[in-house]
Amino acid sequence: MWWHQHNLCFRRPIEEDYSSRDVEEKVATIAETDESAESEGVIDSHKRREILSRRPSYRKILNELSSDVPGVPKIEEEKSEEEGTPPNIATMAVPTSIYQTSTGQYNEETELAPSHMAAATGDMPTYQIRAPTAALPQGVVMAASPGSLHSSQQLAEEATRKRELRLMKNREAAKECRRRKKEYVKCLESRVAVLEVQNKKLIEELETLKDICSPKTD
DNA sequence: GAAACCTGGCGTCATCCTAA
DNA sequence: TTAGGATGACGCCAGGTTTC
Repeated sequence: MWWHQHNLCFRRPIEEDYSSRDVEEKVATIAETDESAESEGVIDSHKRREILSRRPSYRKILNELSSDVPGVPKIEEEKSEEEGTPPNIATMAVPTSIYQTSTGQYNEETELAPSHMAAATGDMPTYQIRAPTAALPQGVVMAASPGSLHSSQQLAEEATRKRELRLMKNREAAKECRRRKKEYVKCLESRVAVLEVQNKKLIEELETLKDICSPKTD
């Protein structure tokens, strides 16, 4: 991982905590003080989004930190140089035609169709990715070919297919993003521990030097 | 034991950012 | 300029913990 490779997180102090719950508490506090919001009793989700300004990504922050330190490479795209990449990262390593997620089972890539089976948690749809040509509805294939007639239904199917594909990719991306973020937080925590030890040692050293430089006269 | 609260994970949406 | 990946934010759920 990039932060492990470069030991990036041991360079500069932590500047920000990325707890979304903290943000939610702050927003809630703001909302409580907002008279109009009080009168409504509920904050509109759009209003919440306006209140919440998007924070810079943790990856960007690390880049900025590293740019101040000569010899520290910037964070690039995550390379899978490291061995032992978790096999459950579906977007990176799908060894066979089937892989499992928490909400559904995915078959081999390329074609997606919502099955809307009731997932374990409730009404989350599950998706099956079908093989390229085998089970593909003919209408979808025709819609993809140039010059063919596009009925409104075919267009709708195509739009739906694209949406499902995008959702599936985003789902996997979100998982990967969370995994990276957890590692990032762990990294910061270990950095705190190291700096605390260093600080303690320096304080002890300072006390020792003070004793040496100013010996007691009585 | 039930209710309240906390925590962690997930899917989705909106937005940012970058490569093409 | 645009498509697509990355990620912050939101809402929901399940499981664990605390309080009564």
